[in-house]
Amino acid sequence: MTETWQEELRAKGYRVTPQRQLVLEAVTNLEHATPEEICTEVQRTAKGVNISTVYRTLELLEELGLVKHAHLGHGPPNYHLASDAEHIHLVCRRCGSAQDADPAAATGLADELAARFGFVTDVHHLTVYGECRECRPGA
Amino acid sequence: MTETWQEELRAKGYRVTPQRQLVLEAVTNLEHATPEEICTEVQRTAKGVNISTVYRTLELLEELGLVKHAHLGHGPPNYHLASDAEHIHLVCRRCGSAQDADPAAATGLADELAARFGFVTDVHHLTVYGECRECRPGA
DNA sequence: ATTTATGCAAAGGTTTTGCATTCAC
DNA sequence: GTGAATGCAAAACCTTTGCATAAAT
Repeated sequence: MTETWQEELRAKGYRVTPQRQLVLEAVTNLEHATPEEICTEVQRTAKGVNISTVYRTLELLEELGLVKHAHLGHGPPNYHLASDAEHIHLVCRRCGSAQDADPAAATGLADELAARFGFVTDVHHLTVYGECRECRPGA
Repeated sequence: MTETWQEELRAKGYRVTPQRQLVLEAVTNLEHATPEEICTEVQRTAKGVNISTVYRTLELLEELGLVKHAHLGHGPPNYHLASDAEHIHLVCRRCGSAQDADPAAATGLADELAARFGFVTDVHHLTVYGECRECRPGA
């Protein structure tokens, strides 16, 4: 059952390419990154890799359940490994910083939404806007 | 104290224009809308209003605290009146639908983030991703 | 050999910006 | 009259797409 992602790719008729391996490595190493950042990281190893390949590959990896993305504000989405410890994102409206937090903080929310609306929360994807400690006047 | 927003604009050296009034009206009427939708609504009354004016006006109105925006997914941001009853957004990953929910569901989350990280949550801005009742297999 | 994946370049959609003109004050 | 706001057009930004070529199977 411990099927590698390469085997899974092939089983579904996709191919294992250096670009796909590099993108997955970049997501692994960067932990949180935009497509552009991932592309830059990949290009440190393989100069010629194109941004459109990165987009196509991220889409594929997400379809396979290997990576996930979250929207941290106006800008491009943020990709990370699906197997990373789950966490929620706290984005500060003022300084724009993003910090990770324990998803346990959101279990109450998730439970309530499930009970009241039958809505299953994707905690991994949760982004909370507000103001961080450093940006609050009285801190 | 009950200062109108028009007075507030003038007090800050800004000017009260028909476009600004129309944009605020559109946000009021549409309740939840993208800049493009707001522009279309405004143009029903004043044909010539340009989309760039809508963007600039929304930015201004947000700065004044009259409107707020939330990101409901990949697409453009979603504007609504700041004075609207606060609510959180539940966005379904599958069907893309967005429903509103009582922010009370998020008070536990907000309290915990405040205690643990000194992070002040903007509940109004909260968007929760997941799957709605209609899209879940066993519903 | 076959057929998918890539690179390139062009197009698509959204948002921002520069500047002359118009309008609120 | 003066300076801010608008409309227009162009640019910037992010993402997607078409197609010939390269590469994995």
